[in-house]
Amino acid sequence: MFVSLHMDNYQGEGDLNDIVRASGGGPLSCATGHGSNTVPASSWQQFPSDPLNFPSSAMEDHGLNAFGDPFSAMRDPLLHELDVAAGCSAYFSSPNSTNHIINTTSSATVEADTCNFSGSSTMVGQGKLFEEDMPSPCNIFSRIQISASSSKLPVSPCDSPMMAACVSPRGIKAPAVLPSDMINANTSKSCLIDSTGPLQISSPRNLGIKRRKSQVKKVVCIPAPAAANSRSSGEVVPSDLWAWRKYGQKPIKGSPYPRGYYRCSSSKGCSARKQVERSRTDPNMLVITYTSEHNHPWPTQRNALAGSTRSQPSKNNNNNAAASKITSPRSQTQNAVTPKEEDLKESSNDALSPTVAAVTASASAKEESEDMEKQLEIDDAEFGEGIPETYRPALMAGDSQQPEDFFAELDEIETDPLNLLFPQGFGGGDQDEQKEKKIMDPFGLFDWPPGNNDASF
DNA sequence: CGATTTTGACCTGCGC
DNA sequence: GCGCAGGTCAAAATCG
Repeated sequence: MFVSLHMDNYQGEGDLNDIVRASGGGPLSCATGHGSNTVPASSWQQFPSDPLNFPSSAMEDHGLNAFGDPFSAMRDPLLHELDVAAGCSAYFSSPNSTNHIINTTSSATVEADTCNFSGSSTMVGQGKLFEEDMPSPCNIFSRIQISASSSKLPVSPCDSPMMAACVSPRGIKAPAVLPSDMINANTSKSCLIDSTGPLQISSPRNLGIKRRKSQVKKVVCIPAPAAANSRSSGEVVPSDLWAWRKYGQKPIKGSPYPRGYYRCSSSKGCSARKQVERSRTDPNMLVITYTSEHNHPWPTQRNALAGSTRSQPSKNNNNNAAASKITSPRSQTQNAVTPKEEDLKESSNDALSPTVAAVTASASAKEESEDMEKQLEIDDAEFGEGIPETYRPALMAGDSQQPEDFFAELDEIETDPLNLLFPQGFGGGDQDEQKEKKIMDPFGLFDWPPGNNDASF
């Protein structure tokens, strides 16, 4: 299980920018990272209070308060979950941090096992980097993730352009074409595994699209609900707290699975959008691409849930069917995509969080540079510019855990991440309050005041 | 009844 | 300039 972020020219406003910081502690001791928003502080300041009522402790840990930007600590809910998961498997990075991360991780290679990353002569160096260069907390992802150049989005082993995000080209020489054989579509891990393998250079089309949009895109790879784990209800997939409304669906060439287009329904005028598609090669993996940024505070739980309540019932039974061929137009889409998305939405309810495997930041026109260092420089330049220093990820709070140790822990976790994450089980929480709380803060990272679940953002 | 999903049509960008 | 593919729109259908 893993998640990767891919960010292009990210100038966004916040939501996905945030970085999560994994604490140096045990696998499960995940510390919430503070986000580093690339967005000008002013924009965020329009929201005086922290929508999520983010625990001061977390912020203090990372010196967030210093930023004076309530939202600086905010991260996309989904990311948050990811982050949490990341704590067990990887660090999550913010755009800002990404470049740093990328730089440091350039040599790192993702290995088959999410928790096992190879290569990494850079690992040590990374830690150093985090401390030295990164103002914000380091994230596991950074370590494992490699950035993909936005302009030329390499096709990841998952065989989906999006999935490219799972693996970064960086540090990996990519053959022009990735043999399908090389793709291991077994599990969510496949992406990671594959990632180690040759990468396919991004398709021009992606590049063109990006240019067209000239928007930053963040790609997140997460295990599809069904694949991720069996949940009795079938709604275990992680989702973010934002309310999304589906506005379109298109079949994607070369992929049996359609891509769903969602926009933020939490607030009118919000330009935040996301695309959800299933990996061609690994139906178990969902690729979520975030575009634009939310121009409003996180929705309240109710709001967030509002958009997601509808989906699940009878429609989404066939998560597994996704891999199977679609039959009728409607049923088809649901089998292929809707289930996932809905699962994702629902997931927020279930509080299932995906384990993050990797985060990628991509910059346009980087792929050309084969030289890693060169690329690194580019990344720095790209990300470094236009991003206020204050928004850059903070250093890893000094708890510089040795990479080796860290991964060793990951290994252990790997055994049963879900159990670790949800020792209590997904369906356990009957209490609404707890359930809600879990939704927002599955891992208890947030110190939710009782009765504050509703909306006090 | 309101919100969301579905889905065909339309628009846009890119490659040839 | 044309065709392709992706992305978006909007009306109808669906759901709680």
